Amino acid sequence: MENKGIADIFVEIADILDIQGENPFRVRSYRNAARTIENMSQRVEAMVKAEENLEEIPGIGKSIHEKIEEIVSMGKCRFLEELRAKVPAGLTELLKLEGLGPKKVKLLYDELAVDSVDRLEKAAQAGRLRDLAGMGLKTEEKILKSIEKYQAGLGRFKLSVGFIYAQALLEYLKDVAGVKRLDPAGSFRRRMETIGDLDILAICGKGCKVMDRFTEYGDAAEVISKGETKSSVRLNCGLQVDVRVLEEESYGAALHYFTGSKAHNIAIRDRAKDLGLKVSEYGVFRAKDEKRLSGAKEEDVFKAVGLPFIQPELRENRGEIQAAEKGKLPHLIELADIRGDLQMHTAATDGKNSIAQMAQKAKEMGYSYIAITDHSKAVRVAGGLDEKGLARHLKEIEKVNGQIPGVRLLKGVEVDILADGSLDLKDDILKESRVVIASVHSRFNMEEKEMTRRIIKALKNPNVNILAHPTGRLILEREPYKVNLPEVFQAAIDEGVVLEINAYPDRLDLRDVDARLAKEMGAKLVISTDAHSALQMELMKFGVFTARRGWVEAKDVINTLPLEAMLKILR
DNA sequence: GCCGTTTTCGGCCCGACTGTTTTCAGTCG
Repeated sequence: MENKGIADIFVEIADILDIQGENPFRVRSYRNAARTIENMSQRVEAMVKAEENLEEIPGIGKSIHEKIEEIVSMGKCRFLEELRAKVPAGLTELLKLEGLGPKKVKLLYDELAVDSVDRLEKAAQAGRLRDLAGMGLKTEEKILKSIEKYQAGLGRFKLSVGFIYAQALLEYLKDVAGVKRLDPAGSFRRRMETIGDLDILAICGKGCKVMDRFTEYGDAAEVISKGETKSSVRLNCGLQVDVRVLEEESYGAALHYFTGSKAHNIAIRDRAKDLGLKVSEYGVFRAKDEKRLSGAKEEDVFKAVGLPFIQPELRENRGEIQAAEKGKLPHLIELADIRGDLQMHTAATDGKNSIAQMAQKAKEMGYSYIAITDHSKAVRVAGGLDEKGLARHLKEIEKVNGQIPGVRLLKGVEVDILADGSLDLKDDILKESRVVIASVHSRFNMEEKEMTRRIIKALKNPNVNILAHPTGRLILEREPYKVNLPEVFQAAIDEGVVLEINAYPDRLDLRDVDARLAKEMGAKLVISTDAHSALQMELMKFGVFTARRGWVEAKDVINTLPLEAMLKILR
């Protein structure tokens, strides 16, 4: 079973225990374990089979370890089956509705036998909710709205989408009189691949009307709540935005707190407690008498617990606190480190612009080299090139080379890995290409062993020097194909093939945790945009964000090197 | 259920907002 499947089992256990009114900390343990497992790049099933000690993973103890073993060997969890027998299946689904938690779900079930979203909708429409204890007309209306939203499937948004809405809103709010400072926080600031909402923090002068202006925002579809220090609206696109107004003296503590992640914050607070301190969004306090010690700057929080500043992208409680303690935080790669882009497409296949236009854009980006890498013939919808077509195209690239001073064009191709692991173009023509990117664009639903063999076979072709988007996933749209990544990484290392972090915001593939594993195993990485137009070359930043979240440093990434040094690594 | 360089028992982050209440429970992040 995949990690996601195991994680889902623990989420369901947590949901049912929650509804049953179990000890909330016990519930949290299951949720923590689920989150940990889902975020791991190693497959838990493989770890069990290799008899690795799962209890060394933080948040996994004896009980959850035993359940994982059972799930791996039997394909199911008896404990979950027992729980399911006690609680109707629809109740856990009700928890997904905004504003409904375990207590209300239980109440609805006990009083009105509501056990599905459908029944809840009917009960609400019939006006039967308003008479329940602790509920009223407003709750009933809110629940109907939640159901509507839920059915519309509004969930998470890609980071790149978040950027568009965040920039527009920040532009609007910064002109409000009295606004001194605005910062996005939350998963947006940590540059997660998707965001569930947008958190914006503000410092304002006396009498500032920022909350009024915010809730009047033209793109707001609905005002969810409005208060002195916190307001929330939902934009027309469905994205929820929270604005919080803070005092200058506690701004740093708040920025830290609202940046998260939750797991990182808990770990920091825990550490503070051991030191006789209390850290909250209002500052750092001495525990015994609540005396305020600091909090104006974000650095204050880290300083108070004896740590250097930790970059937001690392704050996931994935070892950053221990690394900071030992002075071993990575020196994260930055956008300015990038000297070239090694995957892009032109009008010769499914791109929009010419070779020269791409080169011109590279000049604007300050790059010293790019590789032009159009598709091979197997990608029919993209008008992929056959041997003849590529030969002509390579000559074109050569012709344009030198027309834009300072930018060297490398002849390249993105060649398809066919179902049997052979390549879509003959070796003769691949030899003519300096950058040969291999990638999978078809037959995604193979078994893991077969897919792993397929990719490794392609890596063994001596002409291949980059493996692109190694898992094939499309964020929020398509799951990654089944593949044993550690095996693929090892093969890439052995063969001298570079692994791509695809910067295209729909892909971000390798994802953060996978990039980290690859780096730790000793693989070389490249961050490429896969641009299909000149403008898309600006998407490089999203690849850099992903790399940073994967603890990647400039020295791990070949396109931070000057051309000659980079070419030496590219076999 | 997990965890431990004070602890193997007794903690586990904590505050804002809403809607229902007349002081607070539930939900959220």
